[in-house]
Amino acid sequence: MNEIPSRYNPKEVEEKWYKSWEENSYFSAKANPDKKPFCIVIPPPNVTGILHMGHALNNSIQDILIRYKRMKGYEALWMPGTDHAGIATQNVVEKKLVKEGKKRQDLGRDEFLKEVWKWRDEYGSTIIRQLKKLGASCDWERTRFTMDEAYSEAVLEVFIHLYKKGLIYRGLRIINWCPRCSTALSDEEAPYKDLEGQLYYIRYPFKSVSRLASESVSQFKQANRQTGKQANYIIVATTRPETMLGDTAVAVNPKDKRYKHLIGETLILPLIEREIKIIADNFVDPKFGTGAVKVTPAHDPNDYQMGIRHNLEAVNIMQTDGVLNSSAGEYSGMDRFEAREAVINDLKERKLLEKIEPYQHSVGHCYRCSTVIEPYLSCQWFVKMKPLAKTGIEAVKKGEIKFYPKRWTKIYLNWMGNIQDWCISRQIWWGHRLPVYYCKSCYKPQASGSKLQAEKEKPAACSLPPAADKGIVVSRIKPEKCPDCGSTEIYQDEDVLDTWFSSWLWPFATFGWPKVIPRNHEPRTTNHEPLNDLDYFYPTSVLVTAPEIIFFWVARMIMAGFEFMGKKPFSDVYIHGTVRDDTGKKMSKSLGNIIDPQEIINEYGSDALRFSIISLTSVGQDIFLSKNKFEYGRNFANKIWNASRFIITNLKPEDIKVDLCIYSKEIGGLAEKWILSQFYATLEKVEKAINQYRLNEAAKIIYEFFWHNFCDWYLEFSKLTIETSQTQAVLYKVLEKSLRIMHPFLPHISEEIWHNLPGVSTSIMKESYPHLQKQFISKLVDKQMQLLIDLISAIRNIRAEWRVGENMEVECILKITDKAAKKIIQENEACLKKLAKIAQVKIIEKVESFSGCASGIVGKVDFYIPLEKVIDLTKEKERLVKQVEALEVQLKGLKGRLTNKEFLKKAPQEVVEQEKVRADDYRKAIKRIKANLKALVR
RNA sequence: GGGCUCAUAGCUCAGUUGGUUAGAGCGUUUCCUUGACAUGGAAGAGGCCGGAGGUUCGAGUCCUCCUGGGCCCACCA
Repeated sequence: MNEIPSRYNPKEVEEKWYKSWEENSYFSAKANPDKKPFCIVIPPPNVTGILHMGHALNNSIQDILIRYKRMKGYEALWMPGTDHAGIATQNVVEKKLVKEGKKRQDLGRDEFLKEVWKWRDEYGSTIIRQLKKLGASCDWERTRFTMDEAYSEAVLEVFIHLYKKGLIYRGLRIINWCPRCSTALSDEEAPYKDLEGQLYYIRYPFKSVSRLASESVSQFKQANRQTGKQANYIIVATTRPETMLGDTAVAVNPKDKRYKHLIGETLILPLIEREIKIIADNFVDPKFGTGAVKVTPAHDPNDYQMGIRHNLEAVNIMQTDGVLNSSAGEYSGMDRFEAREAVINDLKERKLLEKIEPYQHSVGHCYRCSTVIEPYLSCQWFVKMKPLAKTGIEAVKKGEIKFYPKRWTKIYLNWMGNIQDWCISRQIWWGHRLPVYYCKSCYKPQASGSKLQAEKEKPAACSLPPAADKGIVVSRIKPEKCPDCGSTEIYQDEDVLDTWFSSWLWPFATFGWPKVIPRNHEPRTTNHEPLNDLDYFYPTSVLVTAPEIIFFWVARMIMAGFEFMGKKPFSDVYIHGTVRDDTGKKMSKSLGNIIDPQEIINEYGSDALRFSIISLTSVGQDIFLSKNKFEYGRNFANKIWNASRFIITNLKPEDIKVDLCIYSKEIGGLAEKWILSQFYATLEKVEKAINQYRLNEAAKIIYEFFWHNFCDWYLEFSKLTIETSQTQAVLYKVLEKSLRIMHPFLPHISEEIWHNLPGVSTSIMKESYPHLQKQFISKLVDKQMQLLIDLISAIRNIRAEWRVGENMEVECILKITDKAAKKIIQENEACLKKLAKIAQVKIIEKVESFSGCASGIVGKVDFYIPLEKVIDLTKEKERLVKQVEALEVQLKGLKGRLTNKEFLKKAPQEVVEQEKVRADDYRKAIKRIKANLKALVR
């Protein structure tokens, strides 16, 4: 009895059982035609990652679903793995090198990559170990990495496939450039943040005022007279004055009367002294700024488009590190922000700065290092997305793929409908290198800074394979010679692919595609032919992830799934909330507001962490955490522990095998029937909630049942009959089934207790989820038990009210005329006595004098407690009067409703009936309390 | 500029298709170390469900507007 400690110690228990599960391969899943598959692919964490609360939440959800389905008899596979996370990982390793006083360029590409692999081998499994601590039941033997050899095959296959299909092309575009990471980024990787900036108004002088037609001059002067502007310059407004060094035009709206006559005139670009023309373009909004826009085709996406339309020159003024280049004249060598200051100062000096206004605008930032991104003209590789998006849009519209909560559907469809081409080349070293080769002799790189006209003739979306530039070969392996000129001097593209270009293949590349090919659309030749995993597990069942990942990953997986498998990758997408601290800030390392899951696991246990975080997460809402919230789960685990301890130490193994069915109707005590009824009602609700991904609700239902029904009431009732075989059986069965219900949420403690039970199997993981047996659910039983519970509570209330200590012997007189109620009370008199601490129970049928008694009514029962010595009659009277008043308020409301003809006519009959019954109950109750009041005074 | 989301007890949040007396955890008050559990038990106090209209017999729940938080999207020079 004393072997089981009174406090649950999660630490050793959790480690012990996790090890045992792994050793017994309980997590492994195989294609099994006799079972239905259930599959989740893990959102692969970055190899650089350490487990944070977002992971804890994300993976707790997945583990609950997987463990639940496994127990429900599905072949449940949770496919694990990690992502090579190109930029993030490269940054981590570079930082490490910096500490050693080295730069990656010092090592060279090959040596650097060796360092990264070394780093990965050493630290890459950290997050996997942490997931194991959480209890994650992934099939670890299948663990994949996006840079695995087989996985890389998939990436190559996909690149080549899309290239041949004309969906991958190379082009000179304005892309998001991170000067710190020194690479191009996709639009998704450059989130915009509002910044307090400034709007600079700059004067661009005309080349020669005298050259203006006199008519133009007078018109211009007139137009500007109201604002007091001089006529020998035009004013442009910009937030990035340094980019003026690359200006090659000023644009105005062709309909703008102020400027119409000036179109075609020549200006002198200040500081650089370049001649630029005034052009007309509809893009220009006459209402913004001065209505005149400086045009910098190499440093702004809109200006770039204008450059193409007007055949302008694109002057690139910046190096890849954000330092200005030789095109920037005397500013060359300055950092972009330094140059901004210098340009402003020089303009001021020359009296060319009209004014500066504070201005709030959105600026793109690198999602890996938060550096302000630079719109930058460069030659990159892109995927044409519109053709790929089509099927993905239809599938979601048709409901073939469902989002939970539903509102994300719209967000997804909106993004997919406006999808932009995807920039997939990255100028870093860590990643899948582009399978693109160039011939040294006949390939001529495109020069930037040239006229932009060529770009006009880009092939339309989804045309034939791109007219390959001469000397370019896209190939799985390095070609021996150039197909154009036969030269053997061939070199590979230096760039690597966007990390997400490999992640979007995750739901099928993890199953060995393209080596493993889906064949389920072709009839199998024999029944004995083994199913391959791809056929069996794909499409997967549900994807569980965070909202910020919808565009990066979810949408792209859907597109890749249809393109390469011809099928959706998953049926459901469950989007959970973001983990924030208790002030609402997103938890992040840089903000220093993280709660480390490891610390919580060490202090409270992994089950406590899981149960707490799941309970706090309602579908689709963000979750606000503080450390003390984990006490919720810890306390619950301890409660389970102690309730189990009580049961186990009192269990007589010979009695536990009794079949419960015999208790369902006629045999068995009320409490036994009641707890069974409650249990199965709970089971039904829990399963319903899980199937709707309402895991917080499921957790709450379990908590409520186990703590407040099973422990608070049934265990207390059971103490009186614990020697009987029926109580023994019920205690055992309800505990054992409760553990099974709990297991997906609290895997470790449920397993530990499981092994302390007599007559159980090797592991709770091998058990099935309890089977719903509705015949046990009884509203009548619930109602009968409720009478006892309410009566006991009411008596306790009075004891507390009158400060009746437990050592004081108290009698209870019950006035019951209702036969059924009388039977219940009589049969459960012992429990009533014990739980309400009553020495004597007396049942009467007629009113007597109850002077000196505190009284109350519960259902059809009136009860009186003689408390002559402690009771204050005036106060007791007040108490009863208050009760009557409260009831009268209720009754008044009901009467109002019941005399309202509209209500009687329009409300459903059952509601009207119900209200009538209620009103009647209130009237009777008031009458009874009033009678008691009279008896008290007498 | 467009869209989403939230506002319910001192705090953090539940509340499924409109239908009794709006719930939980934490905190708080009183009592209790009783043979499962003080990481506990018993009994309380505490809410005009952000504001204003509307639909309805009936609104925390549906609609409109407003106020105040949070988030996302967009080629805001």
